[in-house]
Amino acid sequence: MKKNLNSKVLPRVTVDLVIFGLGRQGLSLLVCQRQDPPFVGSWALPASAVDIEQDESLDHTAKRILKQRLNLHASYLEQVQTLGNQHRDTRGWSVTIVYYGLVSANQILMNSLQPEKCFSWVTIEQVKSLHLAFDHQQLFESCLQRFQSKSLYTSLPIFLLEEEFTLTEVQKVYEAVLGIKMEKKSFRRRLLEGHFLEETGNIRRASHRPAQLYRLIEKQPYYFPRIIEGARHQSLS
Amino acid sequence: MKKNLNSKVLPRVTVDLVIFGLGRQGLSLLVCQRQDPPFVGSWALPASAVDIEQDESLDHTAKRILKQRLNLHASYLEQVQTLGNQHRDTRGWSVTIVYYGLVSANQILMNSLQPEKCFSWVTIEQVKSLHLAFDHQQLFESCLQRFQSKSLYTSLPIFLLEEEFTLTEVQKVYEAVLGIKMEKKSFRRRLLEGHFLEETGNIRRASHRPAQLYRLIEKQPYYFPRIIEGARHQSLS
DNA sequence: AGAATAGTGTCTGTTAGACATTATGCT
DNA sequence: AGCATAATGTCTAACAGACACTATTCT
Repeated sequence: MKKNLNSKVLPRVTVDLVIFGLGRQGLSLLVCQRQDPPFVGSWALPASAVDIEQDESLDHTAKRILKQRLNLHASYLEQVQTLGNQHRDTRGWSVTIVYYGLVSANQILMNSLQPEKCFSWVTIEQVKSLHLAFDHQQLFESCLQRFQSKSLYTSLPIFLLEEEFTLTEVQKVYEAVLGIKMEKKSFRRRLLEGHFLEETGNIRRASHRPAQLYRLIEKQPYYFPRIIEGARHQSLS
Repeated sequence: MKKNLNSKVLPRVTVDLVIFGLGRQGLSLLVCQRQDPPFVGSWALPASAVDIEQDESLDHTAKRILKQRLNLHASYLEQVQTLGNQHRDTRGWSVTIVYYGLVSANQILMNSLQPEKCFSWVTIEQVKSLHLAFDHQQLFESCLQRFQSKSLYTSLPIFLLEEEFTLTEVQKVYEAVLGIKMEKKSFRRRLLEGHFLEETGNIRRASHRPAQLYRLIEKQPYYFPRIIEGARHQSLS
């Protein structure tokens, strides 16, 4: 019953990344233009085969793609699902481990200034019209859904902001991620009663009353004891 | 840059299963005794390599293991995580996709009557002392944690019961899964206000007041709008 | 009648949402 | 002064927990 270990019986294994960032137009996805067949020239998620000589683990593969190919650092990275079947890649049975990652606002500007690179940020509304290669549209939607539902009870959207931020900016990024409007007082109460933010002492000035700046105390997301209930009453898209 | 497709550059890919059932001693795990090296004779999770000739998808691999090797049907099956690195299997780089599954109470009795089979049910307290092979202890703990935290806001534990059940049995299975005591009235109110149960019209008789029997309306788990808050005040193990 | 469990009535505390109000800096 | 946004005060509705109480069947 022992199987012969050749490539005919082993699936191809890749890691695909769904990277979210906060652009001027709202929540955005990082997409790459494919260099090799199949689907040359199409937009696709950043991905790479697992390199068992170089990578220590799957998490390491995900970070390698971000670092080497995109020169980005994710403030948060989470494995979402693994898809494997014989149809998703025309070259045969393939398995992909899908992660989503969040990058902070300052990194987006830096990268979008290099148009010669073959990647681009598109808003999540624009993604559908891109016709991503393979089953990447579906992978994107799974990750978006996971990110949105986790945003109902965690501090995750804050990982899209810069290190210092005002409470109003936090509310805006939640609204961008969830696609719903939120009530100011209860939102701020919720944030502050979690005790995962601290005042930096600095102040954001504009042509009106200045706002206190905050930062995250921990690098891990905070889990609220309840979900945002408004999400039950407003539409999520 | 094209890679040569031989087994040297492709990791081994397996599916591992964490199967929960409700035995007389409480929440239990299904373990198998290994037939082949490495770890011959040790207890381990039921697992199999992905067979790209036979399996259509990873989900199919999981169901095949349950059906062919264990003759079980899972009332619920969920992919939890994928672990891949060069250390977890002495034979080299390996990737495992881990699922947890729930089997209903009636199936447990049937199977535990066949001691010649090389598998067994052990309570989740006993698992630690078994010293499961590979990193299976860790995979088990991830799945238990996922199952427990999801039980705080879903109807999942009910999938461990038979088709018809009383509300008291539902409370007992939640208490077994979560390891906490719950308050009767608020628990029942929560269950009934979800409108995912229906009375079967039948009655469970015993030497006291008989109880109404219920069944699940849908085969999918119900998601409660809030978590069980008592979990914040009592210990989860 | 008494045991045992099924099932209900109702009070309380917590917290999210709503919305009005005050505070502060800029032009 | 007037604008714009920051920040707060406070009422209400929803709902989980607590706990006492009633209901029903069996022995």
